[in-house]
Amino acid sequence: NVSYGILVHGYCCLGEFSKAYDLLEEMMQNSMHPDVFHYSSLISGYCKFGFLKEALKLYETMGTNGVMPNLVICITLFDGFVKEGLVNEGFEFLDKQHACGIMGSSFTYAIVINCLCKENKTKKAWEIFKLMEARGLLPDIVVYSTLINGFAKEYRIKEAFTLFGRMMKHGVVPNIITYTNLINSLCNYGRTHDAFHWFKELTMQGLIPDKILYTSMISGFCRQRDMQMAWKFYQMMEENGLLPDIVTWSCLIDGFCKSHKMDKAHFLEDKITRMGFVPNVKTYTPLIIEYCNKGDWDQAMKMYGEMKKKGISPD
RNA sequence: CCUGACCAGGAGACC
Repeated sequence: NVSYGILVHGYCCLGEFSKAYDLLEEMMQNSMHPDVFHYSSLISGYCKFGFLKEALKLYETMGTNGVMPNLVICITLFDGFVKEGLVNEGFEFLDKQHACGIMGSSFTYAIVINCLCKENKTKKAWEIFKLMEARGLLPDIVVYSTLINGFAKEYRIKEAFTLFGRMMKHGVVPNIITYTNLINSLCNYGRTHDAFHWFKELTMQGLIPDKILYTSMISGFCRQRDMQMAWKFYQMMEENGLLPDIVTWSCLIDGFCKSHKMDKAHFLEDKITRMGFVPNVKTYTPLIIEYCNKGDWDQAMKMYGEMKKKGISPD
């Protein structure tokens, strides 16, 4: 049962639901029955790929098959509603789920706070945070990190760091995501020097920088037109065995374009296509824009044509 | 005894 669970989960993560169902068929032929894990994998997968309707259908049918929805299922569906923008429907659903203890879960609050932050409503998000504490719940690392990210996106460095301090005071240990969010709040203000300080701090805490953190740093330096440091971080990244992805490359290309180093930008563009990366519209836009700004329409059109030849359509 | 499911982080123009 567990092995099938792992495989079903894998297919659901990939969005290959028919393969997941094939496996369920197979296990039933071997007189095993899907349990709550199989259902939640399917429901979560459907939600991630935007098939909330299918997820809800499964939720209805699992009960008739003798498998009771649990907290994880309820949270998954609530998140599914909210991510589809169906916030009211999500709360209506919540109202019917008190039995599974959903109102006592920090996951529920994290989902609401994340939704508010995405809409740039950190004031409201902060109120939810306080409500959570008032109700005697302890915000966890995800809740703190989510709200810190919300502040970062609204350029509220001070609030981000105050919350970080509060988190530490409550004994919640920051992870790589928390630090990345703090660093982004600094980079968004062009304070790459301070960002570097926190980068060193987190490594001193024993955390290992990952691809996203490196890319955040690189992006910050690129936006400051500090290509020396951006490149230095790219090299550090590779030295530490991390492979840049298309986002990392696009940041660097953008940085070189904005620094008017078109030879370097083209060098990278060439390099990554030869490495088999699939460029996207965000990879090409900085090149086209730089040529437009220079008034070099021929080159701009050439890049545009090259982009379309690769089957990428402009947005 | 061990193993499977749920929430948070990175890129482009203009404004």
